[in-house]
Amino acid sequence: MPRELTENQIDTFRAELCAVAVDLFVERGYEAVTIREITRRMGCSAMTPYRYFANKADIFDAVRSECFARFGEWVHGEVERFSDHTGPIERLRLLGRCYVRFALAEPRAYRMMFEVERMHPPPVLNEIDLEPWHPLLEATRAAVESRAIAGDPEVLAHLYWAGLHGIIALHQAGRLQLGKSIDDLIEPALELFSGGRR
Amino acid sequence: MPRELTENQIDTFRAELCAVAVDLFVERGYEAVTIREITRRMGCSAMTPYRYFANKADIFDAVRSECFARFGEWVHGEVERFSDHTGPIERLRLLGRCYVRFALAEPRAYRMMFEVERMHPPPVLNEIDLEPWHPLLEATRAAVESRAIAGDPEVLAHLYWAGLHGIIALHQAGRLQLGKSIDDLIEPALELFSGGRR
DNA sequence: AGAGAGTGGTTGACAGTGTAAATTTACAGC
DNA sequence: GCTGTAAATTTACACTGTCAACCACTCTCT
Repeated sequence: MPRELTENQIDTFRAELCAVAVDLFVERGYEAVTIREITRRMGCSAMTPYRYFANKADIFDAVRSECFARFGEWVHGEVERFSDHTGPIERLRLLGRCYVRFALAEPRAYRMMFEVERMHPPPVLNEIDLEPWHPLLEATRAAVESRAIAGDPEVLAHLYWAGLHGIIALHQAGRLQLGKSIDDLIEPALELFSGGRR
Repeated sequence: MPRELTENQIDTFRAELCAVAVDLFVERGYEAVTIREITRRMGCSAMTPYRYFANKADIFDAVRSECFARFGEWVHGEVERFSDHTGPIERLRLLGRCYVRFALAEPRAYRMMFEVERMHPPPVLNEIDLEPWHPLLEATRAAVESRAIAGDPEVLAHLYWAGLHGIIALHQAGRLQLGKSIDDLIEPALELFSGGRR
């Protein structure tokens, strides 16, 4: 019997490759990254990754998961600093600013999370990917329960998130008009999207 | 002196190429389209386009402009059907539905308008590209003037547009959660983003 | 009319891509 | 040691965008 890869070795290689690839993808984008460049940096042959990934898109998928993890950590770190006495609306706003800050700090990582062109259909997100979504949903539920805002919490959370995402996306695409900057829009957005009241 | 291309011939060729390329890009995405495929369909050699465009990205740019034009026509066509007696808030909602319908009818054309990965920096939009933006700005100004909503019209128009764009983008990326569909979100969005009142 | 020049378009490279297939290497059990 | 098999590498292929050399043609000037 020959040497066989243990589950652990497989995970280790995948993680190593991701660590190399995430920087490349995040700073250069999908097309500009080549398998050969990744493997050169890892010191293995160009075909080795194909033992651990189906193809380039599959590698990209793994890297996107890594980006979700980064985002999750970022949000988690900030949420921990929220005081327990913070009101639900204020909590929503803090969360919103936190989302936007991540998008501005790591624009390509942010974009990768919503990249869609590459795969049909878009891959389903796992539990870890969804982690940053939960604090927002919780805060929205709390705000509705405390009657600070009214409506279906699940819908309201989507609208809040989508609104911020839209601003970020337009900003990143250079599509904000009339000389408006993202900073001009965020605070009004937080107010409007969180129901227009404090 | 040899025969020289007239301005008209240049425009004609560019338009012909765009007509072929727009369908390809819109249905397959940037990477999946090759110059050779475009030129095969046009019946010319692979290098001919390089007399009229700097490179592939430049072709993509022209095609994006074409997408803006389609969007502009779409919006224009719908706006014309609005009654003059339509109130400003109702007008905003009609416009919003109209934007969303375009995004659903031509998802890739819509995405191309906001594609950013390819160029540094993102190309500046010309007057025609901006056409669909004006009705929204006008409607928002009217709504503010009539005191239906309050705030800076330019900011409010951005927020309205960004909010819808965010929902569309999340929908296209398969990122809506909890089984929510875009249809579940649009009407609540129109209400929230247009100030929460009728 | 003929030569020369300068244009648009084509052909034929070339370097680089993802990855399939063939080949070599490395290890477990005899 | 040897052998069978999995892992890794090497080789090869079809395909990409696009540069450079080339061809064909039209116009100007003698």
